[in-house]
Amino acid sequence: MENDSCGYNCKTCPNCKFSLFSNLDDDDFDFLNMEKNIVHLHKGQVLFLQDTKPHGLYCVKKGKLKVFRKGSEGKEHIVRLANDADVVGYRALISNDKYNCGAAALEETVLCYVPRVALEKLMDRNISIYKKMIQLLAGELKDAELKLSDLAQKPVRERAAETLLMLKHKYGVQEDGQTLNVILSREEMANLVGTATESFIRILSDFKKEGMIEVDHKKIKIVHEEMLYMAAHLYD
Amino acid sequence: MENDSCGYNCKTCPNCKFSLFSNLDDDDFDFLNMEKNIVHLHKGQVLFLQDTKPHGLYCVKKGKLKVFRKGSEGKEHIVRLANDADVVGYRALISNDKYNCGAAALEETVLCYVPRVALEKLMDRNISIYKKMIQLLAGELKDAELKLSDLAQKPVRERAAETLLMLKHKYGVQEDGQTLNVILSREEMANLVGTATESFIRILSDFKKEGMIEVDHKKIKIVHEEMLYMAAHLYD
DNA sequence: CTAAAACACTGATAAATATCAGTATTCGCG
DNA sequence: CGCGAATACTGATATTTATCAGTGTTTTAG
Repeated sequence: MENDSCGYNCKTCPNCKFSLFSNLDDDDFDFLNMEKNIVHLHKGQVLFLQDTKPHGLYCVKKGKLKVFRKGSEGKEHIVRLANDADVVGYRALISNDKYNCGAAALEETVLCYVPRVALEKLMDRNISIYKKMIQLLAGELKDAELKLSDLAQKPVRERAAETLLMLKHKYGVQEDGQTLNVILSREEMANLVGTATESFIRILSDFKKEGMIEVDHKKIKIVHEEMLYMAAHLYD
Repeated sequence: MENDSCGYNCKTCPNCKFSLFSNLDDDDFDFLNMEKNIVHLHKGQVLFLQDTKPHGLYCVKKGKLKVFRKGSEGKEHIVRLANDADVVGYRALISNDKYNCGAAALEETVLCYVPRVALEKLMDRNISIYKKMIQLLAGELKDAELKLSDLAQKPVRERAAETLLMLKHKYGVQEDGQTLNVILSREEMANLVGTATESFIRILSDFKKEGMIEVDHKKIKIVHEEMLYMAAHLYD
């Protein structure tokens, strides 16, 4: 995790407009710019560990992250994914709590680290940050509740289909318009679905046989989205 | 759902102190008092339905509620429970979204309904409501994420044990110090655990045989809490 | 108080999912 | 490039969980 503040100006960062810091005046942006630190992560590097204490929050400048919880037997469940303009690690910070989840980079990732004291100073002067934070939390809570009932009620096959669609929606596709624009291991995908790795692999090869997807190593191509929707029972 | 404003004064309501409205001045309390409506629910009555639009939020004055989502096959998953001083129905309101979950009373319940416009007026003048709301949302998000990884990783038996302990923690016990102070059907408990009713019943009778609990119809007595903790793998 | 409905429970069975073992393939690195 | 480790995959099997069918019990409403 390196640290330098060169080359990134919050005032001109498009991500700021869509995350917490949308309505700051110039002085506040200058302050944020001074106080923030740039963090670079390589693929696989950990941003923060479950059960440790936060000292600030992170805005994703560019890249992809997974947010996950480790169960007692060491198996991890991926709770959420993040990319450009997402904010991570703020839930624990504002609750004055330890991190509930860990976070790690799925690819080369650049983030801005905003220390607690700087955030607090900005929040004191900008109620808009409160409003934004409420919107972020409410959105994540909604997602979590939807996932909860899915996990409780839907079989693995449906959740696997949903997960593929979610990946397309979250990270988009490559130039061909079909290949998912993210690289995850089979184990990570299974941890996202909430099932055993082998079970996920089998279902993936079912989808392939049924003509919904094509698989080239870690690259997954969605060739028949409608069928995946049906498999996910999102409509039928 | 009846409606009257007699007999409940927000200014002296102890629940307000612990929920959203902790730091209001007298004028704001008078305003809130004028604007709010009292809602009475009998056991089983619905407060709001999934997929409908919210027009305000509810503070629980006295009683118990379940918050649940219905899956495609009509089976419901209980996402959260509420009682005195909890706030329900605000997530959808502030996201300007439809209700993600429905809510219904588990027993005779009294709530204060605060219409959207009244809330907005109060929030304009009291940043403390923003702060409180962030704390509420962050707490619920944490709970939801913990549940998510539990549901993904723990077997039914462990989740059932955890659910019993959660019920004790949330609703407390009767004068005997052991009997859970809430009445749920077996089906509702199963929906809380995220399993089939019959599966839950079997596990409940295992717990009984193993001497952890005693069961008298709908009343459940936790006679050996330590063993339940072990069964939940919360420590061992 | 009583009949009907809802609920609780049990056993048998089926289905879904996980685990285990083994092989093949790919990836990362010197 | 090539070797070792990690990952992907497959089949066989075990385990967990759900479903189905049926019975007894409790609750509710008239």
